[in-house]
Amino acid sequence: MRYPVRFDNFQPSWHPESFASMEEQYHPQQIEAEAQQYWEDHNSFCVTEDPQREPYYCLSMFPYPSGRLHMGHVRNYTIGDVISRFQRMRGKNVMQPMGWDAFGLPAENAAIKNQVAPARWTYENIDYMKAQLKRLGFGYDWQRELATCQPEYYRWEQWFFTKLYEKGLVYKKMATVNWDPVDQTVLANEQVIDGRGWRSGALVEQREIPQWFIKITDYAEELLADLDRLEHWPEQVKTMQRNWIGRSQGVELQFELPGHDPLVVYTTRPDTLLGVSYVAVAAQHPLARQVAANKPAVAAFIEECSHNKMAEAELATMEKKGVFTGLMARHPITGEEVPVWVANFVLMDYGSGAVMAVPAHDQRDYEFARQYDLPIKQVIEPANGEPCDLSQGAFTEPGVLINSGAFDGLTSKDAFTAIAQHLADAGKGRVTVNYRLRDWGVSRQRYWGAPIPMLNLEDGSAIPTPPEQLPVVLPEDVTMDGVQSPIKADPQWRQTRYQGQPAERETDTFDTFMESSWYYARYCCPGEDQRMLDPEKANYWLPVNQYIGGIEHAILHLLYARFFHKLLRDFGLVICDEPFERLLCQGMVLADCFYREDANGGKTWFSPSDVTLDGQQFVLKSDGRPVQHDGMSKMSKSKNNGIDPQLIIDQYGADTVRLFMMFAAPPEQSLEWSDSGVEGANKFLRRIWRLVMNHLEQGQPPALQAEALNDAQKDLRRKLHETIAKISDDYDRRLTFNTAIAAVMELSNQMAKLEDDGTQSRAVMREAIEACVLMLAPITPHICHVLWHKLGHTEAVIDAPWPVVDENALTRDSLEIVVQVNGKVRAKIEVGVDESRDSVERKALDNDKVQRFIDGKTIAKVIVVPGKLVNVVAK
RNA sequence: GCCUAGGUGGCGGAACUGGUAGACGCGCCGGAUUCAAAAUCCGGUUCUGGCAACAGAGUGAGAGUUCGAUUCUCUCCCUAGGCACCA
Repeated sequence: MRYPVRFDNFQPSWHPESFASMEEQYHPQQIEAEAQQYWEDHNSFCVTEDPQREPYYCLSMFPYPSGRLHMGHVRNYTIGDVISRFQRMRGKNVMQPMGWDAFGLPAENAAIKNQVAPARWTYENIDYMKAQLKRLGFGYDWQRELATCQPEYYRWEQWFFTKLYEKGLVYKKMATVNWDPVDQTVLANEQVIDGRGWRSGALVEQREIPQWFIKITDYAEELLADLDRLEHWPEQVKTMQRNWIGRSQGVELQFELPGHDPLVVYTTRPDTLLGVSYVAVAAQHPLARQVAANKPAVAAFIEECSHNKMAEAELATMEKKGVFTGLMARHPITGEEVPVWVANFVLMDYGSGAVMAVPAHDQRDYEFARQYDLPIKQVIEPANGEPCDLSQGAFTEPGVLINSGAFDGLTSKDAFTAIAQHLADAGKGRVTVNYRLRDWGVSRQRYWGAPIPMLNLEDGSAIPTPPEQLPVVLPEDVTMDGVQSPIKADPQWRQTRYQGQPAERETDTFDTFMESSWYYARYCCPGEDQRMLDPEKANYWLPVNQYIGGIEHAILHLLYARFFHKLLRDFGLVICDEPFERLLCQGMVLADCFYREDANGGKTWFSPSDVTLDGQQFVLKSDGRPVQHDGMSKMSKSKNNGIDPQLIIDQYGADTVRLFMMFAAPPEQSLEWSDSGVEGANKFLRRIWRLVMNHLEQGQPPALQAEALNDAQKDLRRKLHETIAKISDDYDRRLTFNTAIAAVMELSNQMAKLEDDGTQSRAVMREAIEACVLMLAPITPHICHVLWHKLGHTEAVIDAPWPVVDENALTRDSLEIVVQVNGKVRAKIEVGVDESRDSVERKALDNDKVQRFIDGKTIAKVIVVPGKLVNVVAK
């Protein structure tokens, strides 16, 4: 936790001779400014479509402009920049854009807190963060920059939405929101804390309001099927999306209910139909409401449920409760009466809002039945005839039917078909495919978002805003009172006319996932003001070759963007089926957490930069008294363990930050922040700097004569070319920059050991040094930019070609392999590259140490793995 | 609760297709340099026993497959991400 010395202090100015060698010092602040100026002056990262060159579109998820960059951003964007620079050196026409996911809740919160309009707050944040991105040396094409809060951007989203409406892909329906009855406003899930509004403290209610939906379920099948074609996506993400879409085949069937509409339920287990002992509906189900009118107990239960959060996680973990409606439904096969309950675990927004319950074969139904003393009727028994104990829990596996009349003896699989057929014949059911995926609710009752381009007419109908009235511009010069959206509070803004009739604008705004669902395509068409996309440009760049972002977006953002892309395709705006060819999900950035317990049992969290290690215990620097260490967790405000990247850049420079981030962990894993690790990264850069400077001081090396090298020189040259091969694979296929850096470190360690013979050693060194500079250039571009020039090159290192492996340098005559006896390493032997299997085996068995371990035993078998090992199995 | 990952020395991590566990870095220990320090350089560093040679153990826990398992299978424990209005 020691605080590193500031850079300026590294100059040993009290040493007279240091003035002479000042040139040789590594001054990151200076060289980074120099390199960045060069890129700026040469527009190095501005690109255009060039049919002659292979395009490479590298995209990092754009940030929410929250104020300052955090370490998660730095990590994300360093990965993207490294890949971009590498692919550029490989000769690709690389586009790397950057922009701002500028709409969202935090701007409203900041507006209320600081008395500043969300727009101004957002634009100021963008300015600051853009400067930070430049300071980190990221090679973005800033000509393509966009902010989603600009009308030039969201107008096309609004236009597209009206097109979707015309196509029948948009509809309005009632949906549940968190309602704060005191503030009279809708709350986001994160604004509801322990069931209460975060500002008012009022008990939050669930309310149904009309909202706009886009029919993502129409694309469920394609979204599912195309996952199989995404070869370069992490398996984990594809699995999560598959489960999220949740395709199932089941039966939709009806329970008749005298005096009411029949209850429609969906089940994936029609084989258990004869085991139904009750039917349950959601608290918001129309039937529940009807019953509540005459039944105070039901009304009270619905009231109670209205305070439950709607999140699935809450639903799954809360205590299962219900109330009997007094109604009896008719079983579709037996005609027997089954009670109808209202239950808090049935979700209105999913399926039909009603479920059939089979306690014997579904755990949740089982627990509910136990609690309310409902019958548990076994209708499936294990196929292998083993008894099953229903006193402990439900038997949920498929099996063989019992107690099911005509269906007894059928397997679950056969019974599925038979019962479905029976229901279909009776007109009471049909086989359907169902998705867990629900349509995308895009309405938000907030101000800081793109206005939904719909008009409400006096007759109560709604129509899309006509194209000539687009964009529907969100006023930016507003004051936030913390309760109502300024556009909802402004009757002037709402009023408009449609075909001579008065009309009212929709005052809800879009879910911000809308903007982030197509920004990647818009980057291809900067300045296009006649249409949403220029298909020619979009199709040159798309699909994105490499997309990089946090794993937290594995489902929602990535699914919505895939969906949106297919919508764009179906409008002829793009031709490919998927937006992101290759996906990398980087892990979180963690840091130590420290706290002290308050008198009232609460915790005060201290920044890791205010804590130091004193012997065995952590103490606060200010008072020297101990603090509790709470391990490592994600850098966050709540635990006060964020490390400001700016401080580290100021102290060590951008290259050190970039190097540390890439070295500390592979990209997909979480990364633990470590001050000493940062110092280590800086030390390595100083070492590389010195290595080059010392080499240059020795003067120009002779031309390399590969045949004239001694063994040590050959060894280094082999190591060099092995390293080039390894690192190229690490950058390209594996995306493991930590191992690439480790390989350069290994190489440089070996380089430092090469003895200088005055001639060829310098030639070998020059080759190795140049390769090192090239191989580090994507990660630490500034120092490499300067070193490359110092090595005498006139071209910039960003345009230098990637080093090529010299196959001749890789050849070797012999190699060392391992000899095991019964799986344990006992000896190492030197064998020829082409040595025969028999000869290797003999050599292994003849080895003294091997002899010692097989003495007195019989050799059962000898396994020879060429080039790797010999395993002698002896008994 | 459900879905998806992860767990390896004092620490971050490596081992890519089942084949030498601990590359590389940090930290620590010893040495060189220095009046001294910083910086730098060299050497050592999984644990246990042993002066050593060496031997044994060892990848969250427990089982299994295999000549051989960090890697494959099963059960369990712990941690993290997501769960539809944070982005």
